[in-house]
Amino acid sequence: MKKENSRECLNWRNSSPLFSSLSEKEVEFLTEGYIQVHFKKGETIRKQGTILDHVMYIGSGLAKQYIEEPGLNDIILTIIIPGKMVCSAGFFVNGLQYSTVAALTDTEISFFKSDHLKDLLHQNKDFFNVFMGEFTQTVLNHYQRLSLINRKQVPGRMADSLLYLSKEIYNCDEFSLDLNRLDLANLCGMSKDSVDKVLRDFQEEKLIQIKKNIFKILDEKALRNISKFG
Amino acid sequence: MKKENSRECLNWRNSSPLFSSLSEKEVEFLTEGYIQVHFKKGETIRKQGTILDHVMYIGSGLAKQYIEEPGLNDIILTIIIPGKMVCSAGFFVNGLQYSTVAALTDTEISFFKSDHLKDLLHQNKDFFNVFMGEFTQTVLNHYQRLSLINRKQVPGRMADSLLYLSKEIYNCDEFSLDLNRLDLANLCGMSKDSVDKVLRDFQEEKLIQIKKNIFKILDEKALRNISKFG
DNA sequence: CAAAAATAATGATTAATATCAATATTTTTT
DNA sequence: AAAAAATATTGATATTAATCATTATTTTTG
Repeated sequence: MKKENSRECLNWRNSSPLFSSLSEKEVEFLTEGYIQVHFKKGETIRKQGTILDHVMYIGSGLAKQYIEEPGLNDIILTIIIPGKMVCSAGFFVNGLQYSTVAALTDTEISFFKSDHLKDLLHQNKDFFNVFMGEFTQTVLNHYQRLSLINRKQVPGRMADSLLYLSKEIYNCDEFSLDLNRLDLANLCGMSKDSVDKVLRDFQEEKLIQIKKNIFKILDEKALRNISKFG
Repeated sequence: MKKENSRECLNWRNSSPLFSSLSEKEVEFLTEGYIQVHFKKGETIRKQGTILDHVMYIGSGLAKQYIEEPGLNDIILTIIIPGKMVCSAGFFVNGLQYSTVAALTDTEISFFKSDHLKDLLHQNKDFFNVFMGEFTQTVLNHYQRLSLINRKQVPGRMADSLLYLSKEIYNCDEFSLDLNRLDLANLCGMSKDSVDKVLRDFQEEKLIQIKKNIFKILDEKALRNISKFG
């Protein structure tokens, strides 16, 4: 059983094409006032509605980024994996966090000052392009997720989420899921009970296997079919 | 009966704080290769999947911006009104259109070259800030719409859409709706029949009045309540 | 380690919404 | 102006998914 669960990327400078476009001096500037914090599983890293003056970088662990709305369920926009910059859309308007980020496992987070990052965007055109590319891609991914959640039905959405977790988060057909049922419900945009129901169905049809919290994809092709037509 | 339907904003230079941060020379540069096109009601202005090399500005008329997905219903992200720059998220990655824009009424559209705009973003910090602010705000609005569509139920979503149309699009309690039932369904993320059903209910409860295609908001407070709790 | 709390599993019930079908109306075209 | 096409209205039915209730299991905490 392979588990890519503990991928680490504490060395942020080498982690992403983002930083390779920066000069020594610029890196130094970015690192000024940079802090690194350890969060325990379950802790809130950044709360929706608070002031956005830092940009986050995930060194190790997994986190969820979700939108809250009083009286409604949370909706998980994305699972954040090591090596990624997390920069809300609010960054450019010096606004408030539009989403909350919480640790799914113990995580190591670095914080950079938004102002410094913004200055670098103006100074360095290459950096600007790479940064905006990543930023935009994130936005497009969120659109994709949100718009499909609305239009597919439960099995299709669950198939999507399982493939997402397997392919993009854990990089493996078999993984120990760090999300509980409620998280999974909020990732799929359905109720907790529907999660249970559809997971049971998938197991009966031999599409997946679940033992404790170890998920195993048995029939990827069938899942892709359900994703497409269900 | 007041109808703010035909607001015009052909003079793009004075229309938005966006342009006031540009110098004479910069405006000239932006205007190079700028073209203006008239579209008839129903025509596709920009198709999802095509190359994004121009940014649009709506001079007059109304348009819808929506995401397509084979086999699924369209989902309308936003109704575009005169005086707004339309710049997909793909702009920064020099990518493809992630959404389609089509005319709901006859419209006058100006196209600016993305490359020129991008150059100005690098040159002019004020322009950058204003532009990014608008861009970001749009993204956040889309998030808001998409995430609420998923979590509210039919009456709540319809109440949201009616308030959106009244307050943000037509600026009036009474308006001649330029969307047909299918558009409305795609704006609310529900089926066409559900649109009819809930509109009938709203009329019975004296929340709105519909005559031909003239919509009149009778009880805004009740609608806001439904939006909140329904 | 035991008790308590949280989470998960399962089936039954209810509520919400989409689909279908049949008719009426409006708009467009000839 | 008449015919055709598109859009809208309405009610009935079927499907889907949420809620509820109960029991089992797992995890956390003292």
